[in-house]
Amino acid sequence: MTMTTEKETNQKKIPSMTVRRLFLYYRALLESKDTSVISSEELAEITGFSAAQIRKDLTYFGQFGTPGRGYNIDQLKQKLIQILGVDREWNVALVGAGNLGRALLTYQGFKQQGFKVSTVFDKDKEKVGKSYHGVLISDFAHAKEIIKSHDIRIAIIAVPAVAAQEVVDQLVEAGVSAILNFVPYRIKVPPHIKLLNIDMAAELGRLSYYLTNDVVLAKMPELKEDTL
Amino acid sequence: MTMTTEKETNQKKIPSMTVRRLFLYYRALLESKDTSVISSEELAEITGFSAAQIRKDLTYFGQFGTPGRGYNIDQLKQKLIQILGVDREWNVALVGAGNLGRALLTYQGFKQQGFKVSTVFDKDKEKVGKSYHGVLISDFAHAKEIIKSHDIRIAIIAVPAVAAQEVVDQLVEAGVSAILNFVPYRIKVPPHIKLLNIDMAAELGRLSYYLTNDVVLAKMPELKEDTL
DNA sequence: TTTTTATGTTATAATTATTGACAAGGATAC
DNA sequence: GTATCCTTGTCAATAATTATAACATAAAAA
Repeated sequence: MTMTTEKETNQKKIPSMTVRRLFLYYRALLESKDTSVISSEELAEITGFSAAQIRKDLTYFGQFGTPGRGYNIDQLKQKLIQILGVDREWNVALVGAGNLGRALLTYQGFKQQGFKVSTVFDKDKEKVGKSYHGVLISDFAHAKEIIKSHDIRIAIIAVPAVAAQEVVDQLVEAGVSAILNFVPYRIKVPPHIKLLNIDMAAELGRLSYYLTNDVVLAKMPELKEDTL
Repeated sequence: MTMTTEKETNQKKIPSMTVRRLFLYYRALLESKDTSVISSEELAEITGFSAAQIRKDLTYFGQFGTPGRGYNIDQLKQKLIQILGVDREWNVALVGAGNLGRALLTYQGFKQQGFKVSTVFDKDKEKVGKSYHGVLISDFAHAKEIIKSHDIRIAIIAVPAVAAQEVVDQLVEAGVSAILNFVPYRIKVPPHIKLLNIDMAAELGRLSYYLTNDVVLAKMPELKEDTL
């Protein structure tokens, strides 16, 4: 029980909440271009997190600031980009060209943050072959080749629930290793696949709960999981 | 320091993760119509959570099962519906009729779960007055009257980031008390407003992080916050 | 009446996250 | 060049949350 298995060395066990906040720090820095230096206190002001927390989050990855001064914005931004792995453009595959899928395809927020939906798949022969917003819709039957040739590691899925598991299985087989799932279905994936679920209807369900059982929150929770 | 303030009596402090899972139990029950009774073990099988956890979650709200037998499906479903407050149809307002907004408007997942997007707002004079999928797009300037007359308590927002805060402020003033925010911007709301953020780009950012710093997860985490 | 089965509940363990405090490091001003 | 001020990096303590396991109890079936 010395090495091997479990957690592959390094990686000091970063809290998942830290990872989440990191991206928000990064986005906040994209805005503030007024000054060249920013203190944890100022960044706290902008993002709504505590200064202590920001400093703690950052030091998981190194020492980026200068005492008595703060953080050099450009430098910190660069570091965050590097940490988050957004120092490149990711090619993302979208599976499902329905209403939601097409909206995701044109969603500017992805592009702005360095994610390019470079391929769209669908099974519908009606859609296959056509282009939507400059992106060709390919037959999902050919997903494997295309994914490999485009070096795609991230996929977004927006297909009917019944098709979800099958689609994901094939994506995994094709070499995709991260999936952003919009389908309201709990997909099973092997442990090495990174899966994130966005369950929009379930979120409304939560709101319905909190509205119904009028939960009075003591204070505005500073983005614990996601507010609330 | 006897009563008043803090947490308004009752409400035994339900873990937020429990609320999340509750909705997933509910959705799972919608499917399984084969039998009339289901055990926590069986429900665990379907949903992927542990049987102990399911029982624990449920008993926050009462005793719904019969020992030696399990849970009566119809009865449990009914209870969950009641707890979640989805025993009615919620009228939801959508603000922002852009690409994303329009996709959300037609998203079947909402309707299926009892949420009806009954009103759409936009500021764009081009869009106002037109209908989209049978729903009239109204001028956001008239939001207050319309929201009040339609008894709308939940709003979904999908507007440009710069407009988000202003829009939310007005929604709150109009009487909306729950907001599902798709805008990648940390909106500030008074403590009594329930706000849930869906930050799609940030989710991709997280995936990018996990992909870059290859984090090997010891085991498939059973939907802690949302997988990963 | 006995056996079986699955719930409800309590206690425990573990994890995870937040907060506060402070020493040390630079920068700036004098 | 020295003193003062400011802000970081980090440690330790605390707090909150969540999950797990075990078991007594209660209903059903045999």
